Amino acid sequence: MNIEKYISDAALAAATALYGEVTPAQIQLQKTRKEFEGDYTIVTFPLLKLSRKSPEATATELGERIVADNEAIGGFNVIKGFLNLSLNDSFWSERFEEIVANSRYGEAEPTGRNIMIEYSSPNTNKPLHLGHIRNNLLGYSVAQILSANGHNVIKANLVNDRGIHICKSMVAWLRYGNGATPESTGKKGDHLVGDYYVEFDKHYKSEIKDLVAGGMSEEEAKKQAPIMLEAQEMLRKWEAQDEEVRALWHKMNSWVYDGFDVTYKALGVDFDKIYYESQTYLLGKSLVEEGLAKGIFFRKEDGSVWIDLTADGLDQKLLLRGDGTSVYMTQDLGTALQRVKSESLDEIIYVVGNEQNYHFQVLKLVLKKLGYEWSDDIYHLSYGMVELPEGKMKSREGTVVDADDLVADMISTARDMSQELGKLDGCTSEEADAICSMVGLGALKYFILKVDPKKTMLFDPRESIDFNGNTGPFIQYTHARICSVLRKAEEQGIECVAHGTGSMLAEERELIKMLCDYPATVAAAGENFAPSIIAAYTYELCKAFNGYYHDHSILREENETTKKMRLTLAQQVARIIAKSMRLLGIDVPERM
RNA sequence: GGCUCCGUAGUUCAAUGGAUAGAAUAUAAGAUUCCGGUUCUUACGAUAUGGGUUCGAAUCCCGUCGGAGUCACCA
Repeated sequence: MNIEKYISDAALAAATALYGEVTPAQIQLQKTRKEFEGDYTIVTFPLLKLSRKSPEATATELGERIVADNEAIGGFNVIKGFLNLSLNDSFWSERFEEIVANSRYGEAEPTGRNIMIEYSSPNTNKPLHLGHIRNNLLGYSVAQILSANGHNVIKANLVNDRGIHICKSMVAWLRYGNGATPESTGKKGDHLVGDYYVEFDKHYKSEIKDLVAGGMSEEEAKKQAPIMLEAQEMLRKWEAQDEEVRALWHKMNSWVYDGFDVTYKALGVDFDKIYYESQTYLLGKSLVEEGLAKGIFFRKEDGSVWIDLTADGLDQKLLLRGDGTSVYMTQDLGTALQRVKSESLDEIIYVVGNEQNYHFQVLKLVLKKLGYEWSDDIYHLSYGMVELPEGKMKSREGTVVDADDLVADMISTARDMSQELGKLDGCTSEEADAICSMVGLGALKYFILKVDPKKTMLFDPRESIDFNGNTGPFIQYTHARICSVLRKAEEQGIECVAHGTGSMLAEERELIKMLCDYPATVAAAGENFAPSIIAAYTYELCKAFNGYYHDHSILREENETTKKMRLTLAQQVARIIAKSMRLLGIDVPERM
């Protein structure tokens, strides 16, 4: 049952009986804060105008009425204008039994809403780095959360596989590669191609330097450097469908995709649809025509097409180049339109870094001006940079943290820690590998996802993998301990039974309440696209369980009924931990 | 300069306009050492700043100061 709705309805009925017309919005319900007695709290301030009494008097008469009318609500107390209601133990026992019996607990009914979430969207000229990790983890987790909320989620990846950047890698490979391939070098494809991108930049700079030494202005040198001219020429050939260039482009991109696949697999993310910009970059031109016809866009003398957004506090924005070719915005407009139509989407979420906030502001505004009301259904899930204890990542200074390296480091740290403690001695090497990978990745994922996306964050690898504190491994550890208890119970032939809970300790009631909060937590995370809400919930659950487990033995409990109840409680806590973590894309081990 | 976002304990993070601003970590003191690396208690310690709205503001509005991003015929 929906507990919050039950309480709200009870309060609404009582308030209506006392004061006449009361709207649901006037019933402010929240969970009672820990330091006060009670389970749910009604804030009575919004009702004072109707009751014409003091906050205390209003809360008291409302409380009396609610308790009199509802058997499950056993008592209340009033502090200032806050009415704290307490539910009976039997009520919580019943809720607990419901959870145990519900195999789909926390999964919402289908909503029929189609939501596309686009994330990752890499360039094919270099490997993924720490910033992409935040993107991928966020995108995957939000997709999981939206699915749990009953939506049809389409995970999409729009690969930026064309343009001058990939031509740069191609030119450098032709010039300096000597036919090197991933096979011949033993290098991951994306890294190999990335190396030539770096190589391009190196030679480009030295060519500029030479030209400047020869008397050319720096600005001119940047345009005239032979290697840059070569790259631009290659882009022209690419657009003209030159066979040789296309063949090389296919070859090098396929290396990159093989490399990305490995990284995605390591990160545990996946996609339902992969789009390539080489196939979508021509979209959007008809929209430009449409905008011109409607007089929303205007054409400059050189033939380029613009929109003037100065009245909206923005700038003039280019939508089509003078030569008729499209820019980023053109194809994003076209892509959005095409998707909304062909997938009948109700919502599109773009997981893209906050350096593109302006772009999405413009995108939505242009669509709106064209008369597409679904512009409101576009949501830019913007996230901030990830910094490291050593400082900011800067590609120019070579301080970029590679995604593959980081993942490998996290896993090997997890391995070192486990070996030191000898915890994996009894495992096969496959089991040990799986556990180290779960722990290393769990540390990384949890640490990144617990933070509000829009904030710039600091990733501290050492802190993230600590077994104490608000970390992934702490949560995994709690789960593994419970599994250990459950294994022992099984060996002893003890069954888990939920009914007949009998008396209930305060900590047990607290844990059951937290388990009851799970569906509402999933809903809140879905509404706000916020994995951090799930993370905070799970951490609180683990802390509460650890405290309980410390004070009250499960297997040594002498009363058989109590023992079974505690065991079931532990089992359900483990179940919800695992479910929550899955929403974050994190796996939990049964031993570690 | 225009626009957007962010400023919370030493540090890293929380807080649908609600109660005494929570954790974690670090530091200090104490208890415990029993199903897995303990756990618990206590102490210390923060809303950048000035106004406004409200019964009530870290949160909403305006100003100031600090930081980030962005303002390309790049993506």
